[in-house]
Amino acid sequence: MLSKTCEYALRAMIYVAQHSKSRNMINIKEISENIGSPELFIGKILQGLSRQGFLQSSKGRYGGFFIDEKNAKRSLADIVIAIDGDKVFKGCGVGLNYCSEKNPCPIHDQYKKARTAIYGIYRSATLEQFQTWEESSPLLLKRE
Amino acid sequence: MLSKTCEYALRAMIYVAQHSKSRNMINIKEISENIGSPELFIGKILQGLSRQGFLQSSKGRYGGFFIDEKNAKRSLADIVIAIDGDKVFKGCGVGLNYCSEKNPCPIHDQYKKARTAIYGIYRSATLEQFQTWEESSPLLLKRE
DNA sequence: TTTAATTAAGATAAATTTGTCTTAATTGGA
DNA sequence: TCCAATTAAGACAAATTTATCTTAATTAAA
Repeated sequence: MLSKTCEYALRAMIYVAQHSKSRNMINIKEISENIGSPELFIGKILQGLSRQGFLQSSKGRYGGFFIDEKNAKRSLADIVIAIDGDKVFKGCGVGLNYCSEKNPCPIHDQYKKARTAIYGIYRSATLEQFQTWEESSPLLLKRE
Repeated sequence: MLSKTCEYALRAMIYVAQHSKSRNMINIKEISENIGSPELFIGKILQGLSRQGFLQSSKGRYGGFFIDEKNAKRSLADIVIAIDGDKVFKGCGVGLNYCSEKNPCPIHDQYKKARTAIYGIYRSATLEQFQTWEESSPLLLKRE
């Protein structure tokens, strides 16, 4: 489905959003411990997203990552597309490049409908939403 | 979504099913040319599926692969699971291992519904179906 | 029976994804 | 001002997926 990198990214972004409300920068050690990822790897991933404007970062003592109110309005779909591209939301069910309305594969119509539903779920899930959601279920994002 | 290997497998199985009606064994050269895959790679993939009983194979002159009526009743979902496992049909939308009814991730309910719909599409698409479908649109499976 | 055509199988290689290391740059506080 | 803590960046390494090579076994036909 999503790449591992993308799953890490989603969980990290949710974690950072959840903790950007009242506090200062969140560092990669804390993030990686809470989402169950390699520390330096999630650093790399967030650096990339930061370059693309998905979150703030600052170096030095008490540095780390932060998501402001504006960025918290972004959806999970934006993050998925930034990392994995839109193939997961647009691709064909049997992997055909040319598959389209004009030239549909055998499961095109049904598949497109389901795929669009998936896209809708990620599009309507904003980081903001998770900020309130967190209050009832802390420590959710660790993988196991 | 699906691995490349799995996409090749689906297209190859559909192709072989379509051509197993009236003719003899179909060889990997023909298959790879028609689905747009590396010849030896699709050989490997079909060998694996053949070991698992998804299709017949025979060596030697005029050898190749063949899908009989019984195997043609299998669904695309069976093939996907044989190759990629069921993660694509069962996995969590943000990649959490523990995610479940009791311990749902934030998008669990909606995501599960959409994922189940996808599963249904692959489950209800049998190889058999493609045999008649092919008559109207030949040469469909080549990737581009 | 010999030969050509084919899959089987295991080893190898290439490409991609995932993860780590090292050094540099930056920041805040003592 | 100096130090400790942090991200930035690029090189490197490991793991996984995708693809190829080589040899063997099998089969049908000439």
